Amino acid sequence: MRPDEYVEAVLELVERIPPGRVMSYGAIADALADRSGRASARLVGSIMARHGGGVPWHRVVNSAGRLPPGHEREARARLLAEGCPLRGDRVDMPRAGWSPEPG
DNA sequence: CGCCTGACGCAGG
DNA sequence: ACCTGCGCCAGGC
Repeated sequence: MRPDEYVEAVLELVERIPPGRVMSYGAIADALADRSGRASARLVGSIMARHGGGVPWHRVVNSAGRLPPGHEREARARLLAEGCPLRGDRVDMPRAGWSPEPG
């Protein structure tokens, strides 16, 4: 899988995250590990930073439920509007965490 | 090549 | 709950 294909795979997966649910960078890397052979939360993070503009980027947070740096306000507002469970300024990961149906 | 950087993650203190 | 140190992979210089 080429680098740009990996980017597409990440964006496609992010688009599949249901409203009100979230995935962490690590979870995304992990979910794609099977198909891509590589798994790196950092890589997913940089991909979201550079190409996340066209997808529901607010549904991607870090494993602690922290919102994307520089976009906390926007992300929080959108998540709130979707009914995403929040604990203060972070997402309640146990309740909001989502994973694609394996298959 | 080596070195620094980055929307990360985990173990320790 | 917050800060630190280290591992991680890829990109820019």
